[in-house]
Amino acid sequence: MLPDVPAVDRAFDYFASDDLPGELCVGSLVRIPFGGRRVAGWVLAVDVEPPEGVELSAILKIVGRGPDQSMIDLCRWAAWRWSGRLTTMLRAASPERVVKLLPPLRVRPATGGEANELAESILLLGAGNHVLQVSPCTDPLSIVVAAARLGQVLAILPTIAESQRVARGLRASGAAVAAWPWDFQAAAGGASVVGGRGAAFAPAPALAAVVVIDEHDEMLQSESSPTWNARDIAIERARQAQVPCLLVSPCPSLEALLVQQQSSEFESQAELAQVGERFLPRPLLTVDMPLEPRGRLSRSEERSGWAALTVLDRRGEDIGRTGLFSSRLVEMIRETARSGERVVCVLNRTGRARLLACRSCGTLAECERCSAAVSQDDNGRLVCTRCIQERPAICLECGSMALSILRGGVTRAREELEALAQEPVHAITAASPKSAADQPSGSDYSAAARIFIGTQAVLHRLQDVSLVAFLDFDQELLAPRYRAAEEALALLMLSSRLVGGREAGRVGGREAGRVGGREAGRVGGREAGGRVVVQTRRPDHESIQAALRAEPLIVSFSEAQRRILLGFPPAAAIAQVGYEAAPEFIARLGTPQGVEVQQAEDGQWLLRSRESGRLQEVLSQVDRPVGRLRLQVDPARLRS
DNA sequence: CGGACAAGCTGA
DNA sequence: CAGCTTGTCCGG
Repeated sequence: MLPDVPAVDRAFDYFASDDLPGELCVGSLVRIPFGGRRVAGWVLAVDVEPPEGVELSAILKIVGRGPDQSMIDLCRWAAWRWSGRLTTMLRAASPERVVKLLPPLRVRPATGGEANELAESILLLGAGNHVLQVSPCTDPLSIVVAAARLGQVLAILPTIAESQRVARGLRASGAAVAAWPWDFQAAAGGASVVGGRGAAFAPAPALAAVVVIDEHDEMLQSESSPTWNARDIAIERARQAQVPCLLVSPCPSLEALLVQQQSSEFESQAELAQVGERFLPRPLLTVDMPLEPRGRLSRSEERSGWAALTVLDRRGEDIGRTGLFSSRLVEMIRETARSGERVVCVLNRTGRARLLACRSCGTLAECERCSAAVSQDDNGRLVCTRCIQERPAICLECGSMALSILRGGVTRAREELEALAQEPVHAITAASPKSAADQPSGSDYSAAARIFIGTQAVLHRLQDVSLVAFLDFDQELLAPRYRAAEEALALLMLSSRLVGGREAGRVGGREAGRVGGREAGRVGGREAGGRVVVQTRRPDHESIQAALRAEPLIVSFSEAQRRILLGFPPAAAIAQVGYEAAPEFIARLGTPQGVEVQQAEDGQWLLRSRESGRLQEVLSQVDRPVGRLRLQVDPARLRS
């Protein structure tokens, strides 16, 4: 019995009285006395021999059903893979409300609906991991329908909203559908599961195929530790169930391309399944590994989903004198807005300014306590993002109140653009109210609103856009994050999707199922498809070239080499260790063979291993010191 | 996590 | 030395 107490990652034995109402088996959820309290618990085993000299307490109540043996095994694997606690994983795999009993297993596959032919043909290849490289405008529903014709499918999407749309569509195709996290019972009864990343933990006793839509998307990874990734869990589930795993993306991740390679190295999936019962480490990326998706659309189909990309090369411009908006961009924005279409400008810097200098003495605005560069918030005050110190906008050196903005944020850029475009510009950030596009008319985002500016959150908030412009794309390209190149390409892909691709609505079909929002038959505002613009000093960068040529693998090839060189996933396993208990944790870790330990200047440690499974093995042997500890294995981003 | 219990600090 | 705080241990 594992008590549902996060800090206690250990199972205990209990006595089950014969007259307990309900069925007690592995996977039951129970109520147990624990340390003087009554807590929930998971039954991990029954009929165990208790150790000598221990007086057992009795189970108080059988509450209902939870994750079964196979899901418990999967949770154990995930806890090992991301060095997390079993309780965290089991919580994710448990129903959100009490489930008394499970329905008899009955599978109802999809019979109607439109099925993606390419997906169908790849699924015929059988078990294994298959990367399906699609166009940004390929409808995920058609792929899920193709899989659901085989039987119970597990479909994982980055957002709940999109998963609900797919769930509705799949239901319309005749399949029994369980929307995760609400329909645990139906999922356990054989219905096809559709959901966000959490659906990776849904029960699926008759699993026939696993589909991960937009497998490259970072939303599939939990941002708090354990940083489990739904794509990787999906891969493991498919391996254990010996069913095909379809990894779908317009810009496949290195992880997906690698794991596809791995599964094809084994003669049969049965052989692969036998290699490791649970804790099969995945091989890491090496130099000579071929990176080719199993399935691709025709080049013309694929290209049509990627929007026409305009690259505004700013290298020729005078540094310092040019603002965030090149004259060519202002022209394009005005032209688009004048024809009544929507424009979205993206600048990933919140607030008014991220870097300022005194206009009279030229001193950079720094934090008086920690001397990091200060930002200016929407109210004009100077704030330090490192130590949360705040002060009025005055130069520390000469007391001048005139500060000039060296690197502006969204607030400032909005004012600037409003002046340049001579019409209202609406700012949208992650903090703005959701679904701006659906606001009733009369609000800030009425149907008349044409020009929007915001952080990348704006790409998720709007529809019917004809032009997406990245004001400072170099910030994305050169961000100090190891996935920067892939992330930058993903942004261009998302923008293509938002403007509807080159030939909107032709290949798409995505819009056919879209609920609300759009006028029928009109997509992206322009029949010929919208436009994406990037302002950059790195027009040769592979992320830009990949989007220009609708050839995402350009990024994969260069990234693969870079990750191998620098030792980042998936060429190595890494772990970030931080917070107060970190020094003690590192001391207990010692200097294990095959693991590099390096200390960052921000008081955190980075662990790295180029031997597959080695880092997990080492981490699982260290017992956690008391105190706050952040331990993140293979996080999408290294945070300070 | 939260209760039990032990070891340390304070004040009359 | 009671009365309280702080720390460490452990749970079946």
